[in-house]
Amino acid sequence: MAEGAQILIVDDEPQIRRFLRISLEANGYRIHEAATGHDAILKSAQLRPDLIILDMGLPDLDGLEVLRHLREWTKTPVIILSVRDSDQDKVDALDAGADDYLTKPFSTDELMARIRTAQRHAQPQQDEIIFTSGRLKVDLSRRVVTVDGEPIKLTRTEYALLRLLIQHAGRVLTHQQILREVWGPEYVHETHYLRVYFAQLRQKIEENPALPEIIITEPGVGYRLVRL
Amino acid sequence: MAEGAQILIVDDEPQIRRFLRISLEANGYRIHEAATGHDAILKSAQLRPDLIILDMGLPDLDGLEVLRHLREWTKTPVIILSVRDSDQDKVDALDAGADDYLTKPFSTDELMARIRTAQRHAQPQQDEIIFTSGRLKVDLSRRVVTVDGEPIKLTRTEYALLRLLIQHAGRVLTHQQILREVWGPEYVHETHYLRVYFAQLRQKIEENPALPEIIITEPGVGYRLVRL
DNA sequence: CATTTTTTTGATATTTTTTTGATATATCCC
DNA sequence: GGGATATATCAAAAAAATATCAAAAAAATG
Repeated sequence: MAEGAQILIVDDEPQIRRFLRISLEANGYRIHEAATGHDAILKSAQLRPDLIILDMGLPDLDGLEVLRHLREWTKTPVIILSVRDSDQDKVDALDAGADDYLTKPFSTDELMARIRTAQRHAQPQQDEIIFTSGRLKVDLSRRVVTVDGEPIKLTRTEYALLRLLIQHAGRVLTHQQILREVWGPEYVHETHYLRVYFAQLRQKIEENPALPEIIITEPGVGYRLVRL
Repeated sequence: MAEGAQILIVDDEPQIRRFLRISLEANGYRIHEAATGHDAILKSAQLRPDLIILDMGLPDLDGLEVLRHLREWTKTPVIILSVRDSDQDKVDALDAGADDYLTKPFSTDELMARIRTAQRHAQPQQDEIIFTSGRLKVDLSRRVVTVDGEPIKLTRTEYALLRLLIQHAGRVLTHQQILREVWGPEYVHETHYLRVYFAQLRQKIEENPALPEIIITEPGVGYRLVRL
């Protein structure tokens, strides 16, 4: 991975993409390009690059949107490029899961060094884009859920809940953990929400919601998604 | 580590140390200070901080020297602070193993965000803690109990009881200790609970509950979980 | 701005767990 | 061995936790 690592460049300006491509290829990297946010997400899932260089100003989606989308299913290092130098922008990007934030203009040497640093931090790729458990299939990169091959519609909250369970598949998540992650820290005592939403999810996912096989209740503790 | 992480501040100027200390403590970090390179290396080894903030300009050793020294034996995240903004300085520091490089003056908010990012990178794979005794296996991090590979369902109280025994495996726990830990101080005389719950646990865990091999009764004293 | 969808709230049924009680079995001490 | 004490087991009643249904409120959609 050190030699010839694959990098996805996301920027809407062709001349910047060209400049970056040349610089990076000179350093032995293999380059892919995306000009829009949607294309960036698509190519990330298809190509599984080792690192992503993401410009904040994109025509269709906000760079932050793209980053949040990516972080729903992958930990691939992301280096943000931006013309904006405000604290808030940096803080938002870094807290959304960016690995580094460079303000334009930047030097090629610094970018190269920060790429090397980001690569050191890279955790062994083990993100599965498609999760399967019984008749349930979830494509995390496209946010598509199918049951026995049939597409299922989930509301925003239902999906957030399911995604959380998938990210911790096989492990028991406590009521507090779930409420904090999905609804926010101030909701940790609203256990009633769990009853309602788990019932709804099971209604859509389980063969027989009264005898759940995918989402298991651990009374007095929380819920658990069974692997495989 | 998330809450109250320990940070070592390395800077020769007392007013900067003071400023950083106040900012960081306000964010819940526990602070240590070093004024020289030698002191930094010494304190890093002694205190094992979770993160190091290292100023490049030190009276005795170059910041780079300190960093190289540290990287010989530890991967603790290091964030470099420097007045120098040249590419070469940044490249040298990052390639020597620094996790980030900030040029003075910098904003507190940005530093905090970059500290959080560095801490994310530090996270060593949360090692799974698995206890084994005969055919019993308890994954404490996932709260999953298996007997001969088969998952077993334990109620909240049964699990609390088992976990307590595991935490003191091999040693006898008195009735009072168990009741106080699992049910609370006001239950120390409800020894009947122990009979019922140990019977239930053995029913689920032991090959032959009448001849227990994992959970041993020490009559008149308490119970004991056998190691391995 | 009206319509549709989603979230929140409330009431009630069902399930699971905990507690309690009755009785059997084992252990200890003389 | 025998009486006393401690432990184990079984099954019920009571309590707590969970599931379900449906209406009201809020938010999103076009």
